[in-house]
Formats: sequence, structure tokens, C-alpha cells
Amino acid sequence: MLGRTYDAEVCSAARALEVVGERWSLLIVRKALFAGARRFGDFRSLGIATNVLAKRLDGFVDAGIMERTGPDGAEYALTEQGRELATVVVALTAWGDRHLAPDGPPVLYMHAGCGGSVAQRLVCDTCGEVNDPAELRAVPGPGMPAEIAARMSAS
Amino acid sequence: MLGRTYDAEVCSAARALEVVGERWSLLIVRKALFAGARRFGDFRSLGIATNVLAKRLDGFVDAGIMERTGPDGAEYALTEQGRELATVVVALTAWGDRHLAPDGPPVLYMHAGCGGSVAQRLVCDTCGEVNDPAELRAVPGPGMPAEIAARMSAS
DNA sequence: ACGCGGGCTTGCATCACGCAACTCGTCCTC
DNA sequence: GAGGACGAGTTGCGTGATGCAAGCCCGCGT
Repeated sequence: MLGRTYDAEVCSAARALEVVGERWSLLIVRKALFAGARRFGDFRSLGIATNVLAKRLDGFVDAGIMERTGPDGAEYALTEQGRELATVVVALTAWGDRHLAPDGPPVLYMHAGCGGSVAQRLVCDTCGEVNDPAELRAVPGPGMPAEIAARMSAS
Repeated sequence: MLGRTYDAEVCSAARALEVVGERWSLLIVRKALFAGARRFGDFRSLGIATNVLAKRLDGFVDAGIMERTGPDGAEYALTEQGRELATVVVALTAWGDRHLAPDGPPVLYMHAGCGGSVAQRLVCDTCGEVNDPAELRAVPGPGMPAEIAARMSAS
């Protein structure tokens, strides 16, 4: 993958991007999540080169996002960890729908059980919904290395 | 940027990745959103090469995610469109926190008004929250080109 | 006039990606 | 059981993107 290339940022977003931030990665996940792609050939319709596809799938298996299944071991299934990337795909889609889809969303996400449409929201656990991204602040959490937290408060 | 490289996928997620799917892009957005970075030099702490940083910032201005402001025109401010990428960054962070942060989240997002912690949720507009990503289905929406919808139902 | 720091641009080496051709194993057919 | 078709990759090579170091431009203070 990227080889720990975002070391300067102490943030889970940077760690996540090291796993799924490369070209094609999230589209492969999307294809597996929502188009039922499982076999190597299923992903080729993305237009991705086969050598890159092989590298991505191998990387996903290494990262624990996918696992090889099927009688011949030639199928790639998302793990629970991989399926949870749905939130990222939905967030990206929602943003693209709002700003890059003048004719309306080409794809909608629906709730399989009840048929309702699904959106993605920022929720504050004490006062409810967050409407404006400007209301967000990033603060150090328990996983922040102590010496970096010290450096941050010093500067 | 990527030059319309994800043409085979008719999906707003692919369009969005054409804008913010390159290396460093979302980390630059994150830095601007949550670390208050505005000037060229503010972003250098990411560890990004300056030529790449210049290219990304120019690309963001072209894409309408950022605009140049300040008395000397040397500041980069996120537009409303750019700030809305916060949902994507929060979703990525949440996923990374869950799977790549054994010591706990290094960074928490808080609601500036009330101090509550903020998370990202998938919400079904008829039955409430969606707990399992497996409950999602992708269906063609109004922006889906007719000939592609026909091809999809045929195959 | 001079130096300094911020804000980029340029040159070059390296790496990743896109494309096409090729291999390998399995299954099907004759 | 030889031949062909197909899925699943691997290999080689050319091109573009990235990383790094150095240099350039310009406003500001002295």
C-alpha cells in the first residue's frame, strides 16, 4: 500500500487513508459492497488494470478488509471491517450527489428492510444533530501519544 | 487531478474521488477544517512535498473546494462545498478509530456549541437508524443515464 | 541597499499506474 | 487425451505522478 506514508499526521483518518486511500481502493470496496462483486473478473468492469487490481485485492486481504473464500479460494469477500467502510462510501456519495451531480443522484442507497432512503448524518451525542461542519472541533483523545499532545499545547 | 479517470463507474462516489481521491487531498482538507490551516506553510507540517502541495491547492481552487483569500491573496479558505467534506473525514476517522487505533482514538471530534462528542451515522428516513451496512442496497436514481439503467437491467 | 522569511517553481530520480501480452490451471468438448 | 475456452492472475515496458533538494521571486524590516 502506501507504506506508512502519512506518519506526520496523528489521526485515524490518516491511518485509514493508508489502507483505502490509494487509487481505485474505495471503488473496489463499493463494488463489493453494493454490486455484489466477489470474483476477480467482477471488478474488471471498473476499468482498472489487472495488475493494479491484483495488488489492491492482495493489499485488502493483508489489511483484513477482505478475505478469500469460495470453494476454489478465488472469491474475495469483505470482512466485517471492510463492510463498515460503507459509511465512508455513503459520505463520499452524498457529497458527490450534492456538488457534482446536476441531474440528481445517479445512485441512491436504500434500506433493505423497509425501503426507506438512507442518508448519512453527523450526530452530537448530547444535543442531537450537527448541521454545520463549522461547529466541529478536533481535540486530542486517549490514543494521542503524550509527547505529541505536549508539543501541540506548547506550540 | 485525475482527469475523469473513473468514467466507468456512474456514481457520485467516483466523481467525488476524482476531486478528493488523490494522495494527500483529504489530509489537506482535514488540516484546513480542524487545524485551522490557511497558508501554504501551514500545510507543510503534513510532510507533503511543496510541489505536490501547490498542485493540490490549485486543484482545490479549480474544483471550488477552496478559494484564495486574505489581504495578499495567499490564504486558502475552504468554501462551503469544501467544509461539507467534514462528513467524509469524520467517517474515515471513525473507521480508523475502530480498526486501526488499538490505544483509542488519537483525535476526537466535539460539537463546539455543547461540547458533546460527534459521530457519524447512517440514517433511514422511514425507520430510523441503520445499524448494519449489509442492510443497504444501491438502486438507480434520477441522475442515472437512461441507457445505462437499461443496460444494467438487461444484464 | 541588504538580508530574511514565506510562497512557490524547477530539475531530476524514483515509484506507481495503464496497457498489452503472456502464463497457468481447470473445465469442456471432441 | 488433444484441443480449445475461460478465469485468474503475472510480466514487461512506457508514461505520468510523487519525493526531495535547490533555486527564484517578492514584500518587509533595517
